[in-house]
Amino acid sequence: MAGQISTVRFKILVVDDDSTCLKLVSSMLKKWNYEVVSASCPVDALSTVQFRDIDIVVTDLHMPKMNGLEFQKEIDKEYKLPVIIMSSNHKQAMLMKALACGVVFYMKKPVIPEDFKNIWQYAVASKTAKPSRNIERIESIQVENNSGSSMKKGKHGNKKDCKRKAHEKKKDDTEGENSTVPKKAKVVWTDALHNRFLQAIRYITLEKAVPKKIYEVMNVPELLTRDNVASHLQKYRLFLKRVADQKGFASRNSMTMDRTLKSSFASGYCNSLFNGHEKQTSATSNPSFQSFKPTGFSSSNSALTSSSWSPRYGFGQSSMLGGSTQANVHKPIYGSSTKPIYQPNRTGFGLGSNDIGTNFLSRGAMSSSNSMHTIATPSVMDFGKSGNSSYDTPSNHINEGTGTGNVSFSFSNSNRNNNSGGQIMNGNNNDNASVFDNIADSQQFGQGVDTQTEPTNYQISYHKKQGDNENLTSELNGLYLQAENAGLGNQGCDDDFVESLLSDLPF
DNA sequence: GTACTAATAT
DNA sequence: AATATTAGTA
Repeated sequence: MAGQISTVRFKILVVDDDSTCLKLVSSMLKKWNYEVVSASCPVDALSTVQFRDIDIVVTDLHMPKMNGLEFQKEIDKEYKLPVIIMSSNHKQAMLMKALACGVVFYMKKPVIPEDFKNIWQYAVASKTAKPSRNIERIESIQVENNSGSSMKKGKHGNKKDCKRKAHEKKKDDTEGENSTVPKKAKVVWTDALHNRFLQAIRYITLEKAVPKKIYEVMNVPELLTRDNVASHLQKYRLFLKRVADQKGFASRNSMTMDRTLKSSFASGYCNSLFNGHEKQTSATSNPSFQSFKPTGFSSSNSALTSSSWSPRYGFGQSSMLGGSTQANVHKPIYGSSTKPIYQPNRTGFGLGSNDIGTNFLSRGAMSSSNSMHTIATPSVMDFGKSGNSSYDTPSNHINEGTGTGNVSFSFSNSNRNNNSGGQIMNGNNNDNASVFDNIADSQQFGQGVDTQTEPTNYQISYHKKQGDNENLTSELNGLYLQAENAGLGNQGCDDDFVESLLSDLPF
């Protein structure tokens, strides 16, 4: 299967009112052997998309008559094609909005060729994904996909329902037209929803994240109930535990954990992660992106900002802390890793467009073999941290858990809960985000993934010892930016901050 | 009675 | 596999 995918030539529709940009992007796409169809405005694009077998739509956000999101809406309504937005608007709110609308990927504008290298995966994902509503019947097509060839074309016609009537209340959705009976549809944890879930947890803090609170913070009552959240949380915890258990021992070359992480990243990610075409290997996990259209969570505490929850007793019952050996905690995954990418302006490191994807849509969520990784921003994935904190050890750095020299960076933020604005990385007592906890892991991780990813990210030379503080600096910067980008918070990332972090490092 | 989590059902 | 529901506790 994989092989075939790689041989398929994907057709991309590019839309941008700026001709220069249009040409530029087109050439970038061609560089990766995509077939390109361009349009200078959404209207033209809409009229042409039906005649061509477009696989993916790449559009600018800010455009005269119809902006990228409106355009996306139309595309989604008629063709259900994955839409990638390019925008110079780097605001978190916009990003969230776009994702909420169902955009599969949000690229920050100065784009570079690499940004498009793997977007073909979105095409694959969209065909694989099982859409929420009535589209289930298209399963047949999915099957077809597997068999390869079908990859192209074919599935456009799902017209979606158009009955958005007045049922503002819940109840209506789901069912497509046919389905019999008004059953209560199961909640589908789309990327957007899952990310929202993760963000809520980050905001709350893993230790204190309980169903009700998460539910409140997510604030998407139209779609979820507390029970839904509880169920998802249970699954998420299991996932975390799995990762922890495995990674726990992860000694130097063990290839064990790498399995987990690797798969998790890989599959989760879809976006630019693998280098090229080729495989997604084991198949099993296939990322499935879906659009999350319920305009829904735009509401109130959208950014997780406000909200005020009650104090809550200390360590609730976060079982994961208790039961399992949390010794190993501190795991990293950190980030993003996945692709670090270029970062236009900032210090040369940090995140670039891809990161966003990394942070937001990676998904694959937790599946058994692969994970729940979305977002993977430090705080979340790294629940190790919670482990520590629960012990109240303000431990920073070094994490004793694993044998090999562990090196975990701790971001100790100053403020506790007074975050103004919903930020996430702030914190609780010892809020720290660990990056690799030990060299072996980091290297291993790097290697493991390496085959398919851009080596750049991981690795980041952890040969410390010498004074490569520079590398660390940039790494930390990137990490931080990532968090920031993920919406959580905006603490600056100035040199002093980084400096202070470095001073805590064990070397 | 509420909310949590683990277990179990679908 | 992913979600939902149930049951035992606090």
